[in-house]
Amino acid sequence: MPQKITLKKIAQDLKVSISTVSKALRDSHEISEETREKIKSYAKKYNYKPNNIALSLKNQKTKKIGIIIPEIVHHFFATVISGIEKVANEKGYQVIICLSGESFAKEVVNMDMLANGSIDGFIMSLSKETMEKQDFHHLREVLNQGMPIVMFDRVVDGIECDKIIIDDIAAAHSATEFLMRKGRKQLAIISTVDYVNVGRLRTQGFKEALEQRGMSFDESDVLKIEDAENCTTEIENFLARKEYDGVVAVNELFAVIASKTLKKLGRSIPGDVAIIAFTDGMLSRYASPTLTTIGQKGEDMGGLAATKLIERLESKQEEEESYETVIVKTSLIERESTP
Amino acid sequence: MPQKITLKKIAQDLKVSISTVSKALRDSHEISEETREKIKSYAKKYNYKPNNIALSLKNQKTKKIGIIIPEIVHHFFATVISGIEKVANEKGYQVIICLSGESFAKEVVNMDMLANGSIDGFIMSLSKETMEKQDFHHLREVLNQGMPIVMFDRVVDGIECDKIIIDDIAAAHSATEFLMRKGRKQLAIISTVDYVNVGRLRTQGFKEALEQRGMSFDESDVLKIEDAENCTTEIENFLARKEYDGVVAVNELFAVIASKTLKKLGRSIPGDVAIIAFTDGMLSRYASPTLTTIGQKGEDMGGLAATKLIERLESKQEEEESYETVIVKTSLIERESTP
DNA sequence: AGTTTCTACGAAAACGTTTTCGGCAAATTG
DNA sequence: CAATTTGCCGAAAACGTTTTCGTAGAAACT
Repeated sequence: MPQKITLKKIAQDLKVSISTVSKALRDSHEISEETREKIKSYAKKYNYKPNNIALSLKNQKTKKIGIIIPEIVHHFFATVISGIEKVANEKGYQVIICLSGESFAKEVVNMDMLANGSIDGFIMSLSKETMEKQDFHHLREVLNQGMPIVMFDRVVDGIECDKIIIDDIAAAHSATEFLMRKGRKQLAIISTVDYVNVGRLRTQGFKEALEQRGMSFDESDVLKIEDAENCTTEIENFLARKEYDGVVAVNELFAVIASKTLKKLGRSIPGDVAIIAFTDGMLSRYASPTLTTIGQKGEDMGGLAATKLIERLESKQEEEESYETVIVKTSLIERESTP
Repeated sequence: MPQKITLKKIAQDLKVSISTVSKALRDSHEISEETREKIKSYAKKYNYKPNNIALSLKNQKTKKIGIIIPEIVHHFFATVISGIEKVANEKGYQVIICLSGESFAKEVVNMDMLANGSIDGFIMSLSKETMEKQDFHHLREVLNQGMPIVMFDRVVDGIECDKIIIDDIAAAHSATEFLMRKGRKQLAIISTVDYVNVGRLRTQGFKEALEQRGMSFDESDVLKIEDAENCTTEIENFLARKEYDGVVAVNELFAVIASKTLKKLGRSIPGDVAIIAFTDGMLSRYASPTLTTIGQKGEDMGGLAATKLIERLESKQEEEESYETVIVKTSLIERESTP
């Protein structure tokens, strides 16, 4: 009811000019102590706070960061957001989140909406459909307007911006190597279709690790899942076909389904089969048996992305046009699913 | 580099006035077809999009919804956000998210920041600390300024606003009743400290169900957990003290820890002990055994909250001052942890 | 010819700030 | 006493829109 109070109202009530009020509240020496105090106490009494929109318009910056990700109900993305929010908030920024739902069209319209003044810069991870279409005109448009982007996880070459990724090849390599050191010889990998970068790269790391040890790599030991929602029977068929003693899964969902399947097939974990998964989330920690995982450090990635973006926003305007790709180290967390 | 294009630039380039450009782009009949086409094609060529901030300032509405929640790395909250985002986006709104991290202070400053023009209304779930302190001045301030709030899940009486909750008492009641119908007689509940509403209410539902069947309720069968991070030993001690044949847990984390503990104690699930949990998340679906749960319909709650808020925002200003509390029905999803 | 009605456009206000500049009076200086 | 500085404040522009109002010229009427 008391409506939001503005500089103008204070000025009217106190019979001074708007500029005087503004200066008084910002402790300008131009204003006499007497008027200053009068104005400040009046403002305090009515709980005056400057209007953010007006400030944004004036300053041509919003102090807001736009985040565009495929889904939020994924532990990894949730941790990334958490990391972004934490450092953004520390530096006086707020985050505004849009979900693409893995759809190219939604990604584009969301970006368009945000790009028109709502935010100062983007942090994003591309949708599956975007990766598949290889259409990045929306990214280029935004960059052309001088708005910085930081990409993470699902990134793409050929776009000039900062990127935060994990070394998927190396991580998969070390996971595979880990299994081999434990004496496992019949290894499989449950991955995603190739146009999802992380799936392709992790498969490659798996392959390289095998070949480095002089073991043969066979495409039939790779399961490429397209639809994560309905992957159970696919995984069941895959694991029933051959007796593996080690499985790498590119996310914890695939891993826990594999684990259940293997138990159903009468095979013990980690006795008969060892499992190692990417994404150190809730499932890995509380499944039975608990899963050995490659931690993706989502919170770190988010924090780094936010730091990079804000740095670029606050540096005196593109003084340096060199973009950086940060590779975040993964960690191998040993649990019960490996011996 | 080409900098964002504005009405003013178009006007200068085309030697017409700003108003002409604005009208032409909005298809005003006041402008001749010729000029209209010229302006529109020029605008299209340079990809003109009106500046959101300027529009917000002019229209005194931002088309943005502020969300304040304790944490985002909780499946329940993630689903709620997803639900909010979906309907908000459909209606042309965007969501801006702030995390309180269960801290009262952060909740207050975040609310303050958002309330100063950045958003049109709030959707929020209170932090634990706020519930404990019972200090709601920040909510009242915002409401006093005429900005609507919709609260969900962790709500509080005495604040006049719309609320979306589940009927915790009834849900706990039916969960408990479900166990008793399966013949279980020694029941325990793993809950939270009382100032967290959901913990208190669910415990009450548990108690009522017992008493309704003429069974005795003993405080010693209630475990109240304060710190969810380090609850394992607490739960272990609690379950070792007495041989229960049925356990209700107020969230899936407690349930899965209980499940592991019981297995360690040599008791079979659901043979010796049946478990039922609140929150139908990833853990419940993929734990071993999978957990019977009370689904909280986070996405529905979020969708409802957004619908209510937007309704109120777009109704011609507080015509009706009657607030509503919507109770979302829970669902009981049977899985392996109950017979 | 004089009056009215269109047509097509521009000027200006408004949203809420911050900041630059200018000005008036009093106080200080030469 | 005249000249300059100082203290204190207000006017106005700017950010990018939309919208109301005004108006010049042309066309249409009496």
